[in-house]
Amino acid sequence: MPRVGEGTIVSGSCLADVLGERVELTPAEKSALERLEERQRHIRRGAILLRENESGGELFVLRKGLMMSYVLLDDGSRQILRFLFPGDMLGISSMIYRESPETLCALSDCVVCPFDHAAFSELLTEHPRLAALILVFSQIERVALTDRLAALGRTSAKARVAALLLDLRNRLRGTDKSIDKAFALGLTQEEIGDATGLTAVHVNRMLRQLEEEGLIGRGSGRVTLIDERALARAANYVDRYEGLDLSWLPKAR
Amino acid sequence: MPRVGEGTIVSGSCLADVLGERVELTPAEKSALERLEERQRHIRRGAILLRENESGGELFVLRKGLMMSYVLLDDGSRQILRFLFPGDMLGISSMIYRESPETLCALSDCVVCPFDHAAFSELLTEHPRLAALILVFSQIERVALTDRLAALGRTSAKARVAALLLDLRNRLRGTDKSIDKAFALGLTQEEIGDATGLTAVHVNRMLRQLEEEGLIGRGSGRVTLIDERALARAANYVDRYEGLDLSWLPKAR
DNA sequence: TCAGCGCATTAACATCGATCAATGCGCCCG
DNA sequence: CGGGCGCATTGATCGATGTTAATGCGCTGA
Repeated sequence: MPRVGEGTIVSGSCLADVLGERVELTPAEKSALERLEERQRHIRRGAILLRENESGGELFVLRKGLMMSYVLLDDGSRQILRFLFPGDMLGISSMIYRESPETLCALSDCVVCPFDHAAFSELLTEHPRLAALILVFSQIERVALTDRLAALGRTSAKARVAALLLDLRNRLRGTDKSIDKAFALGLTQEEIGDATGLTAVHVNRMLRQLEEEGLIGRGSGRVTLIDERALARAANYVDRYEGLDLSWLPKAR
Repeated sequence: MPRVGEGTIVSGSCLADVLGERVELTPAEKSALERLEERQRHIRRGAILLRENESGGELFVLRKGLMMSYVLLDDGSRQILRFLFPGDMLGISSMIYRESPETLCALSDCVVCPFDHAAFSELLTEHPRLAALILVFSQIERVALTDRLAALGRTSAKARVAALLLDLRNRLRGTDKSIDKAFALGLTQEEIGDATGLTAVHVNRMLRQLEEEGLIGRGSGRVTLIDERALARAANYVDRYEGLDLSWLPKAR
């Protein structure tokens, strides 16, 4: 994929890259996806792309960087719903409601490609196989959410932190194949807590404990997964981007 | 809709009823949906329609009764992911994985209509607007899951139980408009606990507390929402089947 | 260079919800 | 009619995680 420069219009499509990993795309499908990423917008770390309860006129493809979606509760506490990586589509849920059910916020400097509801609607109509693929990714996300639901409902603090580390590494590896056991996590302990339903203080305790038990290593903002097997066992972790069966998808036309 | 009798093939479609509440369906769309519900199967309370980690060859529309989906963790604990009501489509997530990520189990005697992957795939291809609607319902479900995620991560036991009661009532009312403030909940306290991430014992305490505070009434297996406003406030509850904006959907052909 | 600030770390203490255990109640079935 | 079983209820205690608060460390910007 071409490098992304400030303000430059580039060809290629992150979305096509992601979808194309699962199924062979036709040239027509590729170019339809590329049209969604014609425009791009650079946003700063901390910037809010869409706020909960406001109406979002646009959808986005995340092209570069790390984002999150979260909700705020009445008492001011925050629940991070999902971390977003390059190639993810943002804001589908806000499109179906008059008011967005969640906030989209950049965790690092990011590049996003905005497109409007009509373009999305047209894509679904003109390219049924892409519509089916988008439904598939919506379901993958749904299952990943149910995994986290089960984690919050039924597993210990340590297991939830371990699961977050494994998931983060796997998803980062999706866009950067050079990542193996070590990576910069790019999250504060408070953010980890808001994702796992814990306090920052307790996240710190759990990280130290995982380190003392020799499951992970830490240093200079990076985490190393030392005993991945034990970590996955402690976490009940399943990678939901594996084990797919898309053989039922409509054939390319 | 025609009454459903034992073993009878009936016309009409629960799915069409549910989708048709949101958008005017064309005759062609209606008949395509009806074809999904040509066959039907009666299952008993407690029966398992699909087991986690087994492969599911079929999808279903729930026509009658109450079901749930859940996962079991290594330590034997259970997390109920979702309750399923008439008109819900079951097993989409199992279709995209070689092994189902969740178990489908009947909470009451039920009637389901099975159809195969190919029929679903064909529906998506032939009826882009239905594909878009199915994506919409997949997103509604996703948002409902994020609400529960936030509840498990950030709210008290009492709030989670209150939210479950409100949600159950609202969804039951979807198929039975006669339900207002009182309803038979059809769940054991253990099941409520497995849905809310609590123990049955603590669910009991929370129900008693809600009753003592005058928010709910209980008796002979039924629950009455006495102070609905206060309940919704205590629960941070939002009905995700309201506030939709589907104006961007493709027009009927 | 130094001040300020955000974040990490650690300790002491508080609390919510889990666990363990006992009792009761209603229903089904022999 | 009586026994057993599943579920609800309640109390006593325990433990995991939250809360509060103090300290440190490494940026960044004046």
